[in-house]
Amino acid sequence: MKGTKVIFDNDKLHYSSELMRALAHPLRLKILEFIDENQSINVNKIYSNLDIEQSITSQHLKILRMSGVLSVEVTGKWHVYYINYDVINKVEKAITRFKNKNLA
Amino acid sequence: MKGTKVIFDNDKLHYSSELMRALAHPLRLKILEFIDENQSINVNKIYSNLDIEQSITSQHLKILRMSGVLSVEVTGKWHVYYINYDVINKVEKAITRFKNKNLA
DNA sequence: CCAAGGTCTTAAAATATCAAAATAGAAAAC
DNA sequence: GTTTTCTATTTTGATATTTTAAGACCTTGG
Repeated sequence: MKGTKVIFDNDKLHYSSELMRALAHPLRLKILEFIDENQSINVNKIYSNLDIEQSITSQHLKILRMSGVLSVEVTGKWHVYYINYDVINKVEKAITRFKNKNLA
Repeated sequence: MKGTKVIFDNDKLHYSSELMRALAHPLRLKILEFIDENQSINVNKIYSNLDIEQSITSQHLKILRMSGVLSVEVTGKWHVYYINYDVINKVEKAITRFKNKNLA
């Protein structure tokens, strides 16, 4: 390796992998896609349209909230979720990080 | 919702989430980044440069191989790994799928 | 052939994730 | 103020992932 300095930002690696872990579930991808299609939407519409149990939906929403991918606005009874597209961009960057970096 | 048809390609959702799950670990991101920086590289150099145990490295390489993100070419003793950038592109697309689709 | 080097596999223990069901909380409707 | 509606939390059991340590499998060099 002719003295290659291998320096990695471990915090970044952990953060990136946490974001990906938050996305790495079919139901969560489904939920995200549905929210994206509807701009922002309340929980009832999510689980009734996607036919997921309320409790399970809520738990996945929590994981997405904790990771920062989703945010919620509470208006009375309704919890309206929306996507933090800047966080999505971070995930994208974490992936394009090792994408053809050295090729062309 | 005015009669919104909610159609999801479940196979695609599963495939996408599997790819993301393969990436969703700090060591695997580290390994990928290192391979990307070096175009392709054998296992010994990976674990010695990244200071990960050989066995752990091998197991994470297996996960990345199984997911399709990495491929390996065996030449004698050496196993040379390289990134399948087309698979990386698929992950990227799975993410850009819900990225500002409705905004601007 | 034998030893050494390079990598993979297996097995076990610790940890994390998941679904399911039940319960809790908070706001609105009555 | 009680009930209903909407959502979140907790708990439990099942399953999956991760690490660790040990051993197995090839290949090359002597």
